[in-house]
Amino acid sequence: MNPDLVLYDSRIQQYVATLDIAALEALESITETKTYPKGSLMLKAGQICRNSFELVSGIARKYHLHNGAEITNEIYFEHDLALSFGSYALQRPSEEYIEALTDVTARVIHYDSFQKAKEEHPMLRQLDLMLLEYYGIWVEDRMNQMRRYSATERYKQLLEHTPHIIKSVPLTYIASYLGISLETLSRIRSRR
Amino acid sequence: MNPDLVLYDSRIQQYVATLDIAALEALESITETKTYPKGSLMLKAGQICRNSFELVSGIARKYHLHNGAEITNEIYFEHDLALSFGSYALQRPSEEYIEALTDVTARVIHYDSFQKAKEEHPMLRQLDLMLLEYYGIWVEDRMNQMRRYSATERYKQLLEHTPHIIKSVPLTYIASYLGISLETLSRIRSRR
DNA sequence: CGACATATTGAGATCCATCAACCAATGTGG
DNA sequence: CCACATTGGTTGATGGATCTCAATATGTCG
Repeated sequence: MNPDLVLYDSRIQQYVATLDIAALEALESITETKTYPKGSLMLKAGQICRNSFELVSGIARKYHLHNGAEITNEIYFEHDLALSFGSYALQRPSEEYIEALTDVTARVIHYDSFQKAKEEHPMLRQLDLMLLEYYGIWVEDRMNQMRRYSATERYKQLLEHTPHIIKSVPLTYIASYLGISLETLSRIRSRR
Repeated sequence: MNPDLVLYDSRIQQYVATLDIAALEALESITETKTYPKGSLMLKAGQICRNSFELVSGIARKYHLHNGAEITNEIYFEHDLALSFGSYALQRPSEEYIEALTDVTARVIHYDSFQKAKEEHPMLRQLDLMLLEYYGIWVEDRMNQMRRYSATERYKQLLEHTPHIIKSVPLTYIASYLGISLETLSRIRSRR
């Protein structure tokens, strides 16, 4: 994975470790653990993304429709934070779907509750900001990947940096995540 | 431009209008207006991006090197906020350059000063967060553009949404901003 | 004017998508 | 437990979009 992301992730962990008990309890009190069966939609396009999902177990993906085809934007595993960024930030209807690829258990926090908690516990603002920055760096990195590298190179980097994705997710989704057709991905994999 | 971005921009304006005088004065006191001659580098790769530049006049671009070629990542005009996001957020060395394409005047704020100002004026935190969200939405939008649309479509959308870019920036930079070769851009433009 | 940056045009090569056929594994209803 | 559908993946043939290299044109500024 991008070393900047690794670094930043550890900074977030460190920051969380410094949160006072009141803030942690506030977080806990607004967190609801829910389960979603394989194949179900945790968020549908048209809805406002009012929840953030921190995956406890299972795999999920975020996708949108383009000319009738599903384009996978992001794939989530344990500990990942799933949400439709634009929809969440603006509280406007989402263009994206979030689908459970396996049975999923997630810690769910409602947007309003989190906003309120931030008011009462300013330490959470810093956390919010850090999560936001993390996402910004991630998206930027991903865009650079898409811009700079060929299909083959992108696949190789995925193999290198996040092999668990390839092991546990159908190739169809990986192909569209990489921005290539399933057939091309299949050929890339068969070469050597 | 993306309607979400327009909406969010107005929300930021609204928020700024509610800032108390102390916060505004704090901002003012840490702002330094500087000028950069055409062709000069406001940020070099390898340096840490310690400043944010709010352009008052002129045009600038951000780029990185890939296999010796300059790839333009972003183009800035009046009122735009120029910085290398990853480098600024983490205060780590930048991979990007920021170059003045014309003589540029900018309101410059140092990272440390802004952090301090945020401590003293919590209202500025919210502003920081909003700017961050704005950038997140922008990057996401841009990535979607790159993923979903062909070179021709991307050019057309640029024409439609931000025609001032095309009018005032050499095609070389526009081509690399769009992720296509100069020759392809030239052909796209000549068709019809 | 001459020099250097910027843009256009042409020809050929390359990457990748699309369409279509096929295959293997898994699941399901009778 | 068999016949068949479904899902996920492979393979081949073809075409289109875009890149690269190279030559030429246009513009601009000291």
